[in-house]
Amino acid sequence: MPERALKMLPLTAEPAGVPIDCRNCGAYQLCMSLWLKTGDASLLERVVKKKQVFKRGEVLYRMGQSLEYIYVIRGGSVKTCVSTEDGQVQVMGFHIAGELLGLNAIGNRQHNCEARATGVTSVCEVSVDRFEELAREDPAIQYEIFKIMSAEIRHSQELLLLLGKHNADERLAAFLLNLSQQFAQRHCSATEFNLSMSRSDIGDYLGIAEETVCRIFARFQDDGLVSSECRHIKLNDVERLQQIACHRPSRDLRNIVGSDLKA
Amino acid sequence: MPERALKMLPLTAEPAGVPIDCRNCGAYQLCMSLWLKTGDASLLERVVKKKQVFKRGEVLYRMGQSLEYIYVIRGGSVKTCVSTEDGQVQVMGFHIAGELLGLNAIGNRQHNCEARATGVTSVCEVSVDRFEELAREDPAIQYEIFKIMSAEIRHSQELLLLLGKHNADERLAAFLLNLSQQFAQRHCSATEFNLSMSRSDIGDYLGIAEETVCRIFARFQDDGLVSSECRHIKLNDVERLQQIACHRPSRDLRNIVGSDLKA
DNA sequence: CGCGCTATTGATGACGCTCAAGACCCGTGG
DNA sequence: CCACGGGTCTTGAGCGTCATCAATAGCGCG
Repeated sequence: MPERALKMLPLTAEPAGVPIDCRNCGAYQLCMSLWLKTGDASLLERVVKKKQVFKRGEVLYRMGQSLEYIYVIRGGSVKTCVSTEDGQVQVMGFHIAGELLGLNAIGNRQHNCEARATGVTSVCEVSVDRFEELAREDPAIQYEIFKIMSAEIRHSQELLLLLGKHNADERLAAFLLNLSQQFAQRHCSATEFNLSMSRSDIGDYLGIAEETVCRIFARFQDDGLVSSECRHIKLNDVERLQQIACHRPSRDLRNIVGSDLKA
Repeated sequence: MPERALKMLPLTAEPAGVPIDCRNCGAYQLCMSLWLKTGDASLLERVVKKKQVFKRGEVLYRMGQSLEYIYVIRGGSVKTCVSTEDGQVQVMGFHIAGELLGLNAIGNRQHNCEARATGVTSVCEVSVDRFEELAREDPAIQYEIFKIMSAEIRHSQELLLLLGKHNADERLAAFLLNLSQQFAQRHCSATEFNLSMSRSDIGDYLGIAEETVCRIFARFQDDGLVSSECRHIKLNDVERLQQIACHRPSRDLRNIVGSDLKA
């Protein structure tokens, strides 16, 4: 037996709530527009109601709750999810520093999902009323909101494709590659990082059981694709992961080689 | 053997491209805002570039194509879907009279999915540039766009929950109930209607195989839940369909009865 | 120090996919 | 007019993937 390392890294291994540089923040354009437009730095202070810190597991907002604040993540990590009355959970996404939360509820003033910190997380809390006021006045801000909502729809579509058409291996590979990209965008290592979410969360995101996540991690590790020590992940063979994520690993690869591609 | 009716209704059985009343159109608020704001009915004419008709199977726009028009469906039906390079398809949604298509691409000016008519379909084609111009000038229009995009995100979330956490029976039951609601909103019969999409489309929407869709339709019919003659559907027992859609039919029902509910 | 949470691994079986075949409907061309 | 092919729908047989149940172990926290 391959004898994988079993030591558990403490859950607090992540760098936690260090505020990011504003220039890397997803709300940068928004904030800068505000500032440039008005030339009034104090406006920022008035818009950003307060900076708040959530501990692991704490709730930023719940489903059905009325929308009062938009949250800008400064550091840490958050998951958003919907759930049914019988306790089933579907994680919609994992969010890290620089992302905005709550915008998707701007249409009906009511949160349609729940947001919960998966690690120590600090956020900027922004009043929705002011936010909208500003959007009405400044087309640039309005457009930023469109862009963010569009991106959210695109993300949902990708996830739907993943859940509807791909098996467990493909889902997990795609998930890891996605994370990798996400970190790269924030100027962190694309091949070595810490997961802020549990195996169970990953399963609830990818629509597979917690145990299946474990098993696939173990198999990927045995195959030399990744090194996973609990929540510390290292991607050893990104290319092969990409193959797994796109095609179906073995059978279809043969088919593709043997077939003449047609539009 | 229960001997289900086998006769196929012609695909052209649907009422096809009769334009809906503007007051039932999803763009009604939008159009009215325009009109009231400017008092200029001719503006509508300038915004709505032209009214166009697509035949079954024709493409309104493709993935990756640059966004030029928003489409308002006047009559007929459209499916939107994303696909992978190896030909797998995930249907994102089915759309009928009164809905707007293309808005989700407003953030990056590039369509992130494909839209294809599933029956004879007539649409209003609206220039995006003018549309945005108007949104910049009129907060009411801006807000309408937010609302529509929010609704789209909510819909994706529901579908994700369905694909991630529910079995094939539950998915199909939920699908039928959803359709029922959709028709009810448009003042059509909630219990008897024609499907505009094929079994294969339904499968591609719900993340199950075409054959599985057939089998479940057959079983639902044998159980007296629905009458399905090819594309003509009649819901005979909405309540039981709802039970199937929410809970898991048998095992969990027993569990729920026997357990004390807790928050 | 013990309880609870997370992660891991094994055994088992069911759900749903795949392949295959046939029926029916439609449009097209001989 | 009829024959034909292509598309849609249906049903059967067989098997693989993955969920479920169960047991164990490590770590965090009170």
